[in-house]
Amino acid sequence: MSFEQLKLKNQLCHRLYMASNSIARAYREPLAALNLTYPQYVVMMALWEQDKITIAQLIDKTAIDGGAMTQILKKMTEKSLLAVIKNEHDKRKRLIQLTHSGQALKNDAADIPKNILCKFESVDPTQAKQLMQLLDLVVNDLTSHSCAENKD
Amino acid sequence: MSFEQLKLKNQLCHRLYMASNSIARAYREPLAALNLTYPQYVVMMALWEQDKITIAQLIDKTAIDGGAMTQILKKMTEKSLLAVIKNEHDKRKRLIQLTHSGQALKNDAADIPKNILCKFESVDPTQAKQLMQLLDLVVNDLTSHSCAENKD
DNA sequence: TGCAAATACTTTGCATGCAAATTAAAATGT
DNA sequence: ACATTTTAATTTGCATGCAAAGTATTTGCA
Repeated sequence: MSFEQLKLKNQLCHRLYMASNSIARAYREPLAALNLTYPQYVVMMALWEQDKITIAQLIDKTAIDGGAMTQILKKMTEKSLLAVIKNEHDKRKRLIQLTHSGQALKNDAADIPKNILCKFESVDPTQAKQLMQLLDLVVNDLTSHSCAENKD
Repeated sequence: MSFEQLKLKNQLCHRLYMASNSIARAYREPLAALNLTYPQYVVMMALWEQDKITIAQLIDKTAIDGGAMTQILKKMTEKSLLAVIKNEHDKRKRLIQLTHSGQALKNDAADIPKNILCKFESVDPTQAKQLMQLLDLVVNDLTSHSCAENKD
């Protein structure tokens, strides 16, 4: 029995595992200069796009786990990058708002993307776009639960 | 200033982040039935392919961090899936060997791959292969350090 | 032979990702 | 109005990923 499908070299999942870790590692150095971790950077990007949103919206945009988000926001608050504001209309919700230094950090971060992109020597823009589209398919298929329950 | 490249929807990295997490999450349920986490499953797959290899070789095949590997192997030893054997020729090295139950688990795991694959409704085999090739390019570019140091 | 440098792992500290339990508050149904 | 249900966050416990420091061993080389 060869169990060909159990071999690591045939597994899409293991490729994704390695690629994701590799990229996160690649971001580590440039982000350390901004005193940010990768998930914190994702939160910043979301807020630079749209500020003053609820935590639920932030979770939606970033796909970061809710439990982790609480911790991440706490650390970012301590670093004075943002503030958690109570919502008087709905006391369950909380709004996240960037501080001045949080907004200012955007300029320092502007170079990060091209800094990372330049490491992809053998991936041209067309392939990068293709890759993103394929990854979107994967995410969509896995997020909108399909044949998991109707097994037998 | 729009900083178009800082938007999440334009980031390959964020796609990979979501895709990797989504897939790992998809594996969680089927693997829980085998009492395995995803990295532990990766270790098992590596050993099912080639048993009795050193920890360094295992790290090489799986791309799992060395520090994490120590912990993972400890837990897998406790579950009697494998054993860590001292190497008399070179006392620094240790060989990992599957136990009988570790070997037997391969049969139970045989269905996992197709169980996951069936969730990819909108990704045909051609696209899957394409995706794997693109991911390999990414990993290779990021692993064989290129323009990180010669910045200025 | 003997000591510095390289190897192979382990340990430690920090930051998540994730499931499950918990808390608080708003929305619903009767 | 009141109890039930749903929604929004936080908390907790476990398992990594990763960098950095620490521990044995082995190699290399003078």
